Amino acid sequence: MKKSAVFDLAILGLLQESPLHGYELRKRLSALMGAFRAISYGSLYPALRALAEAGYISETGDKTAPGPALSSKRARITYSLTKLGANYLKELLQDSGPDAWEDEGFGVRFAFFAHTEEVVRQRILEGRRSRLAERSSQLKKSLANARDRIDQYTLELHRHGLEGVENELRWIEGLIAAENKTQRTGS
Amino acid sequence: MKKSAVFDLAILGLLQESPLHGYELRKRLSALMGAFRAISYGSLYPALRALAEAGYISETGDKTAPGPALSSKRARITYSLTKLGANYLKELLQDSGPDAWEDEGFGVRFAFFAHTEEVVRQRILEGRRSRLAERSSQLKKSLANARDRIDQYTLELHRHGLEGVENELRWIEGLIAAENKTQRTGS
DNA sequence: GTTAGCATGTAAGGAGTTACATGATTTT
DNA sequence: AAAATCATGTAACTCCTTACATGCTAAC
Repeated sequence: MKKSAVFDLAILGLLQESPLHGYELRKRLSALMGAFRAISYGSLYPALRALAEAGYISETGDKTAPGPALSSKRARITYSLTKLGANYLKELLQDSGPDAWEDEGFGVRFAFFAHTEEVVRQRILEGRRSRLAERSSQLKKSLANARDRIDQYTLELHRHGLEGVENELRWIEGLIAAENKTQRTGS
Repeated sequence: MKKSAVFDLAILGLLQESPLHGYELRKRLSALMGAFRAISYGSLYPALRALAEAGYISETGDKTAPGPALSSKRARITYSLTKLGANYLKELLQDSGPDAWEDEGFGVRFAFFAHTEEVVRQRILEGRRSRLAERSSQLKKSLANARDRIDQYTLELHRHGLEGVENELRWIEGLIAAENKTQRTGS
């Protein structure tokens, strides 16, 4: 229950929806993370191996089109979530600690909010909100401080950085409000 | 002239402004990167050592307040840019390739734009612009694609991601326009 | 007198990438 | 028949963090 969780979470979360083989999983993973960080096979396959060894997922070689039953055909390996894996996933989705709202983990956690309990969702959103608020105030302070001593480009960089943080802050606040509303009306 | 450049660049760039010791350097580095990624000493000191060995910076032990001339006092080590280091920095600031406009490197490169040639600045901004445009169109495509098949939270995550990208895109376009204007008027 | 912040470092290891190696299938 | 893309994997390596180890100085 330690380690890099966020990675495992992403894999298990995707496999929950449907069994997949590595190549396809990688594409979904990249899309999930936001079209940016395309994770590499050198990372993915060992991770899948480890999850299989831990019993969280099961490997099944599938010969999609039932061609000649020869072993020459490099079979695709389809991974599916086991019962044990489903429980582990549930456990991971309970976590409402810092890992869930810090930069590295938040996106993935948010993507699986549909499978996350209301209370947990709210705690994560609140955690992220306060994290962003803290960052915003730090940036404001440093901007007010530097104002004169710092060159124009660095200033502009920080100004734009602050803008981005405040933007996400407003987004989160909107989400919190929406969560509260659906909670009150019962859906 | 290979390796992780961006790190070296940040250190050399800061030392160009004034000599600093490690502890202070780390704070500036963190501020430069945008109050987020506070780089660790386990990273910084070895990097400084390597730069010193390469001759790009020089170490001088300074006993700030001239107390008793005993060796017992753990001296702060002040690092300054050497002539060789200044040349290396100049060289690094010439680079207008992908490293300069990708996510990892762009911020630092931009922070030192005051010491970067106009032509190079424009190439870097243009590179970043096209990188962001590409990302934006990918995201739009994936959003249009998914629309129905995907759950609301993932959709919202992607929508917000796109918003962030378009925001930075507008920012960059503004900067490009500003560069062109100051270039034409000669200042 | 003890906590907090200044200051420098090392050893071990985590998390991931790149480059390589292989081969099947689909499209042009 | 060549090129692109699907598909799986390994070994070496890079970059960086954590945890540890040490000691000084200022504030409360």
